[in-house]
Amino acid sequence: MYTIHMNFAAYIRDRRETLRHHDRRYSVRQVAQRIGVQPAYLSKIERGDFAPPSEEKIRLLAAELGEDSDVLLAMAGKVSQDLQAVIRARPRLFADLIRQLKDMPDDAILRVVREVRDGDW
Amino acid sequence: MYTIHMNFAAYIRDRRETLRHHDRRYSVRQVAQRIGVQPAYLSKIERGDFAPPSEEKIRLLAAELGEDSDVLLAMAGKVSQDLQAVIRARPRLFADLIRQLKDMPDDAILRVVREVRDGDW
DNA sequence: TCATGTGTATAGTATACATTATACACAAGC
DNA sequence: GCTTGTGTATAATGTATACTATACACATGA
Repeated sequence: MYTIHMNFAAYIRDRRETLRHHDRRYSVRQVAQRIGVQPAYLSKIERGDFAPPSEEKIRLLAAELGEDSDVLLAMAGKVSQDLQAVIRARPRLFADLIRQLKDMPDDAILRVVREVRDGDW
Repeated sequence: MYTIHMNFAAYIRDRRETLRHHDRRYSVRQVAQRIGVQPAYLSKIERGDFAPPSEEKIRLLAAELGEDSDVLLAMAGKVSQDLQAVIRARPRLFADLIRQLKDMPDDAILRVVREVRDGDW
């Protein structure tokens, strides 16, 4: 049992079961088929017997379950490749920025996001 | 030959050779020993025959060669685990921020960094 | 009761990652 | 001429990642 990823495992199981309550199409089998894996594999993942799947499968799973893929990836101990590419393109700049913001409260970061979005940057 | 990483390969070879010009302690053998790998391994890496090493070794190499480890990691196609941890801790916030800044010019990002550092955030 | 759907156990695999160990040919310095 | 240092060729390995394929026992519904 990959205890490290129990959060991810438990979370997606819970999400899927909740959806299944209203819609039979959210069985392990059907979800597995839609995201393109074997049912046994998804089952093991949901039980925490296997580590979370690849970024691609996590993305499909997120879409399927109506979840935020960045959050699901984070739970799986991963960071989206597209974000990593942005950082790699300008490592010094982004490394500084991220380390700078590391210990800032959420609302401070949110303010930066908003100002960058709306402002005359 | 791992062509994808020729930049990394060529770059560290060049840096090491430059240092070696003034200091015999920068031979493949001695650098390899100081960062804790086999000389043949470092040689292959510098020639682009092998992919870049682990984050840990890249860090040691950066320190050894007086380079920025984030830059070297970027050249190796990696993003520092400590930065990834910051993102994973608050994925929505940081994902938004980074995607927001993706296409901004360097000086705009630098301004954010400075304002966060100096300002009354 | 018989087909269908459910989750899951077991076993195996292909590929990549991160390296080591040994040995060799060449060159320089003493 | 001999030791020492240089880079490098060759071969192999352990571990992790990301899955597949098969088969089974239980439950449900017609």
